[in-house]
Amino acid sequence: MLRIQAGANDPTMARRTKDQSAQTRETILDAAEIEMEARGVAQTSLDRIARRAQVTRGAIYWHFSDKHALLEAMVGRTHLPMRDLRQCLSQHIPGNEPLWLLREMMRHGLERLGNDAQHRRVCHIVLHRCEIPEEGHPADTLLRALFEDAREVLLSLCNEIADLGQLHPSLSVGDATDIVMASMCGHYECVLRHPETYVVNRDWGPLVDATLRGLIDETANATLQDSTRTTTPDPAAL
Amino acid sequence: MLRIQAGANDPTMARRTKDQSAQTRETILDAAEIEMEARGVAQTSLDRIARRAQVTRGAIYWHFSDKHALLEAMVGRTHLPMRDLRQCLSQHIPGNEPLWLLREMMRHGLERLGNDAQHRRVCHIVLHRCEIPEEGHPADTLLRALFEDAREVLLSLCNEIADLGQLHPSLSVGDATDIVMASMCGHYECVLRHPETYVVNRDWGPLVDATLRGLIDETANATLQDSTRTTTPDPAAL
DNA sequence: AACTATACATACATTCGCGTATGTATGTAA
DNA sequence: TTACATACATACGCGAATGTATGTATAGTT
Repeated sequence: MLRIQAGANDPTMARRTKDQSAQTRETILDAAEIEMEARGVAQTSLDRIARRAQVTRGAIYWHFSDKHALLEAMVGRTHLPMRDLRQCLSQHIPGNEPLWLLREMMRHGLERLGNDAQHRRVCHIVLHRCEIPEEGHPADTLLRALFEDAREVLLSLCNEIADLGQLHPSLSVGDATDIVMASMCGHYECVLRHPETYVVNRDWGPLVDATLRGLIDETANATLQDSTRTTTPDPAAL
Repeated sequence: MLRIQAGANDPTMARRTKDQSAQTRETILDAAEIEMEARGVAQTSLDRIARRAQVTRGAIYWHFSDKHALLEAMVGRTHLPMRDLRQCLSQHIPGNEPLWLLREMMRHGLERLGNDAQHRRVCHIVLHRCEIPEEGHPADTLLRALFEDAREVLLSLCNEIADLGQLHPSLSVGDATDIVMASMCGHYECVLRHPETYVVNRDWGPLVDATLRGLIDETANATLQDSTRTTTPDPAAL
């Protein structure tokens, strides 16, 4: 990941070509990710990032207008496609049953945390290493968009489940959505904050199933329990 | 909450008495809470806090050695008594049935978020308005202690539930604990981060019950469902 | 009544990080 | 080969925040 650019700070070194420049940009973003995850966004000076990337602050200011833009580019490298995930998964689910679709979405969302280290780092930074001061802060807008987006998708799924009469009678559609949201947010929290006690690479199936089991009524539970279905393989949707 | 101290910055004003001094200290902590929740810990200068508290930085440095100590005192004002809550609740639960105890603990924990504004602010600051740079940071130590403490209590409860044979066969005790932890963390996250879409003053009963329903087997579910029991009133444990 | 510690306010020195201005050597096009 | 744009490195000025040193008027004490 973090490519070493030997001699990049050597003043006698030649100017870099276009490809090398793009590489420098990525190196800076990599360094920013690592530093910001370790020390927090505000506590990380551009000089620290530059030193880790083996360049000077001049290089950073050449590629990015300021720290704000750098952070924006950093979170822009990983996109968090809740809606895309649903789209992609729904093509692999026979009959497009909403309950199964919800299950697979939750599983894939959690598994990505273990598989994609860059995604995990960015999430950690945006969620816990950032104080989100202003309104238009990239982390703030990203978080709000992500939350709204996820909630909208989950709400529509819960609506479909309710329309099939599978929802537990004690729950409203909003309640069910809130439970799923909280469950996912909570797992993200635990995994990111306490990786030593809360291992990320595990079989999320039983946990997801247990959460869903409380949402639905007995007949739907019987359907969920018959495991003639196999789990959906990881879609190529990065 | 935020008491106005008229004339505190008047140089002709007399020195404050002991009680007034203690009052000033609380005023400073109140101001720090509000400012830090709004702008984040690192982004909040001591001068901002002083101006809101109607004092100068001199007063802050008189009462606290530095910002670190101020934050420590701030989080120290509200204690997060997971273990105490269990102790207190277990005296009100007939027979000390672990499943019911768990249910009440979750409910009271969530309800406190809606009732205790200071607690909610401190949680918000420690969880989302703090970058937690160093290892010995008060927010870091508090968070770790809180997490470990809560997990330990929940783990023992889940163990008792498992000993009674009430746990769902697909789940290990650790899995059940993780689900409860994630559910609670997630609700905290949603409520604190998105108060406009995720209302805090609601009936948490159905949500908690739905979560527990997925954890336990059919016979225990039948027990949980018979609502001859009433919910436990709020213990005086602040 | 005098003295001392208290509870601050004020003033100052220092550091740190940011943004910008400038220098410089090379890639690249004409 | 010249000439300009590129991709940085270096140097400087600036404000903001921190910590400390000092001033000061009173509360409490003897």
